[in-house]
Parts: sequence; structure tokens; C-alpha cells
Amino acid sequence: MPELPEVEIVKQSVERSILFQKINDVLIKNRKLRFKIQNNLKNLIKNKKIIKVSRKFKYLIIHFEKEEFLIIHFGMSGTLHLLKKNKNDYTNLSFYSSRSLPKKHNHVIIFFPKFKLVYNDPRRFGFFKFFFSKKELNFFFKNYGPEVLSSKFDLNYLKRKLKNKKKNIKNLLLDQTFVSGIGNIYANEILFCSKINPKKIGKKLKINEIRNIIKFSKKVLNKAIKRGGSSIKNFKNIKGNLGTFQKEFKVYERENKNCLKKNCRGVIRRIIISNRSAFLCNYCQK
DNA sequence: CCGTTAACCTGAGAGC
DNA sequence: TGCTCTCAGGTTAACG
Repeated sequence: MPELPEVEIVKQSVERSILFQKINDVLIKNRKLRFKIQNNLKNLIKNKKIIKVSRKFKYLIIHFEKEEFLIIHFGMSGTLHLLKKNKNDYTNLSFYSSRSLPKKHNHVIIFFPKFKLVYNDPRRFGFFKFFFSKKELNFFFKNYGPEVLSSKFDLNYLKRKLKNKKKNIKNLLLDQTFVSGIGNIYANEILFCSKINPKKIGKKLKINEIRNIIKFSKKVLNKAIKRGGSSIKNFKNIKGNLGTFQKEFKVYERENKNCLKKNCRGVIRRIIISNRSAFLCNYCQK
């Protein structure tokens, strides 16, 4: 499901409900996510109060007292559902797909006094991990590159990092140790806006192209956040609203459609780069 | 060290 | 209805 903008929307959506709430109970129905959920997770978070909710890269971070943390990664298909306790039953007031909670793949349920939070993930590429200290948390993130929206991801950084890179620029943008937060949708959109062919080798990029990547990475992602993220498969925020950035895709999932750049007669093509779809206009992106 | 590929999973949709 | 094939917003172990 989520790249940085979608996780940011999840964070904003969920924060409103769970901030300063105490976890009453935890039910883990399936530990076999990308990594096995640690055996004692239930006891580690039960009866603890959430003092902060944040996002780092594509991760949701739940902060507890005494510098303890739970991180959630959503993989390709992970979603959170907030279900309000209503008399004898629960009703869905949350985001994603159907009005009601999916029947299958609800792997983790976190109970609060007045509602429950359900983690659903059909493909099980997501995961949960608990950290006992800030130090441990930082260690987990030590190999990640600067966040795409942070000031650390700037012209100097990108220039220096690209110097001897033989990988193509699209794979570099998807490489979280190079820059973190970008996924396949936004990599394609950023490269279109920057007028760069996704196959172009990193070290061959011109200074102007590097400048464009910096500029449009931030522009595209910020706009996606403003639009509530992209709703490819019915991604919704916690109020049940769809994100709308997919309506503004210029290349992603637009194979065989006309290039949207003014006066361009090109057609959007889909090619495969490292087993993943790349969308581009051959005329605009050299 | 670097870059590429296959693998981890399930479900939706297309084509026959 | 059902089979087979392709594809999906992510990451990483294993290989050359």
C-alpha cells in the first residue's frame, strides 16, 4: 500500500484517536508477517499509554513512556482499521476499502477502552517491532538514507552520492539507503516531472537534472500528502475518505495514454526495470 | 565493495 | 465456472 505520503496520512488519521490512550489488550492472530512478531509483544505494550505518534520514512512509530517504541511497516498491502465499540458490536469508521472490516488477514488487534485498532495485511510483507530504547530504535534506522522531504536531501547530498553510481536513477530512488520514503508510484512521477529517463545511469545525470530531482521529489510528495495520498486499491484515511492524488498521476498506470505535457505528442509506455513497472514518456524523458 | 535477480505472500483481473 | 497467467504501493538474501 504505502509510500511516504500514505503512511503520513495513516499517521495523521490514527494519531487523533490513539494519542494519550492506554492499550487494554492485544490479540495476535498471526505472527508470521515479513518478520515474526516477537512472542512477548502483547505483554510489552499491554497497559501502556501512547504519548506520541510519528512517522519516519515509511514507518509508523508509536511512542510509549520511558522511551519505548513500537514501529509498524505496512509492506505492500498492510492497513489499519479503527473500529468504534458500539453497544455489542463494533462499527467501522476507518479507512481502506469496504465499509466493514475485511474478513480475512486481520493479524493484530489492539484494544483501547472505546475502540480497537486492527492491522490487516493480505500479503504479509509488513511487520511490527518493539524497541526498548531510543538507542535501539536509532540503530534500526542507521542504514537509511536521508528522508526525501528533509533538508538533508539536497543538491549537495545528491550530487555527491551520484558521482560514481552505475545503477539507473529509478532503482536509486527506490533504494531506501540512498534516499528514504520514495516508492514505485512517486519514483515514476518524480522522474517524469524531472524529464529524466528512468534507465539513465546515476553518474550521468546533469546538474540541472539533479536539481530537478530534488525539487520535484519534494513537490510531488508534498502535493500527494495534501491530497490525502494515492488511492490505488481504495486506500482511505481514518475518516473513510479516499486520497485523490491518483487523479493527478502523469505517468503511473497510464500506459498507452497521451503524455500530459503541453504540446507533447508522446504516449506513455510501460517498461520493466528490475522486475518493477516503470512508466515514462519517451519524448519528454531523455 | 557494487549491481541484479529471485523470493517472500495473497488476491484481483484478463483471457481462454 | 474455472484454469492459468500477470500484476500489485516493499524489501532483502543470495549471487556474480
